[in-house]
Amino acid sequence: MSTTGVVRAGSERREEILAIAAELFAERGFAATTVREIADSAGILSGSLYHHFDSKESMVEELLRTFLEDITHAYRVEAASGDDPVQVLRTLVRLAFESIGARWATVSVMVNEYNLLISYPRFSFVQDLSEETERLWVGVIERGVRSGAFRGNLDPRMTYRFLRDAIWVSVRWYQPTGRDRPEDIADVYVGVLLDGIAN
Amino acid sequence: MSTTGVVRAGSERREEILAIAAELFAERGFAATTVREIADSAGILSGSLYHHFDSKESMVEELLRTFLEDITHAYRVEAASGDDPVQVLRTLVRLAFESIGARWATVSVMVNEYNLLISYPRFSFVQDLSEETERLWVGVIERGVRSGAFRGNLDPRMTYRFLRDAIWVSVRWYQPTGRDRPEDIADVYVGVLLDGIAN
DNA sequence: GTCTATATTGAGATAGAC
DNA sequence: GTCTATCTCAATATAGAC
Repeated sequence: MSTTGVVRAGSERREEILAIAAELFAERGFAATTVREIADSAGILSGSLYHHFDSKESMVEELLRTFLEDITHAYRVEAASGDDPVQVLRTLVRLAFESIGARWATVSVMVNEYNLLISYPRFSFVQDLSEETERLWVGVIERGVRSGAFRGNLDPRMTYRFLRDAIWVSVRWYQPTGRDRPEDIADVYVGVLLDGIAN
Repeated sequence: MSTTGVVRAGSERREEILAIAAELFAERGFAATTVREIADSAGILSGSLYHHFDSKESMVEELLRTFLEDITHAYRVEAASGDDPVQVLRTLVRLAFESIGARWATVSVMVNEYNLLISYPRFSFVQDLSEETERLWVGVIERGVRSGAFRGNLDPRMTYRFLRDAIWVSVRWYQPTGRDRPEDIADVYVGVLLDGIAN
């Protein structure tokens, strides 16, 4: 797509700077990252950043909005696929881990800054899309309980949170450049979740 | 203990302020919390904080050091108990959830600020004690694999991380004042981990 | 699209009176 | 143990030249 001549809202330079900002936000935290550090890493002066972005906040907003809209869309499509719940759950987990592989820094920011960001009206979309995701995943687990694929005494909401938390917080130790492919990790997680670790 | 006349390093007022700071660090993040906000919540002026503490950093250091030393000690004792691995693992998970129940704010700070803090030499103890914890827990899982209690094809380190992440990140939604007791949540988590959710 | 130069604000921290 | 008063620095952001 980037090779077409189509006029786009985000220039390549803008995307480049956004990626740099995401890395810094992920490593040091949003509040602890200064616009000067972002500018330094991009090889420009801090004032020049404001040619591309209104503010530091608007950078993180753009990162999270794009990411959350994309992944929520993917969840929606998969949840509506009508496949059996075990398979759908496996695919949802894979989608999540693939998103970590593709956009590690942005996911880290979302995970690490979630509580801070949702306290600002500007970031209400974060909570809205997270809640839609919860409904989609819990729906799949409930379908699995009804179909008999999952245990009848399962608490779908707590099970979802257990899995969600374990997935997202793995950004803390997951190395996108390492030898573990996202889909392999996803399968380990789903394996543990489905059958447990007991003999 | 607080009713004795024994002279202690930490005055009650100091502990009170520390608890207030922990709540704010947990809710808004360490970097985003100002000393003025801490002072306001404590009903004093910002300058007065420095009668009790050297700096904002020393507040979070004291919170984390006390917490990590306490819980690591508890893990050590349990890991050395010689009970069967399933029981030890269950107790370790309960200890973790009980610590969330008892010191929710401090645990939140540790989870949320982990990556930021370990980048400063001053907080190297955080990483040291975390690594000791990992060795203890992984050791228990390995013992379980050898004894046949856990599956032979298990990756002990990845299993530990899966469980650790799921536990700690639950501070994001766990309400210490809610109706779920820490040990009940711990048992749900261990139940899922041991036997999975599949029928 | 970037630079120079700077405005403006708010942060952490300090000294000494009470 | 807290307050008054203030220092100092670093942060975000702006305006206009190039």
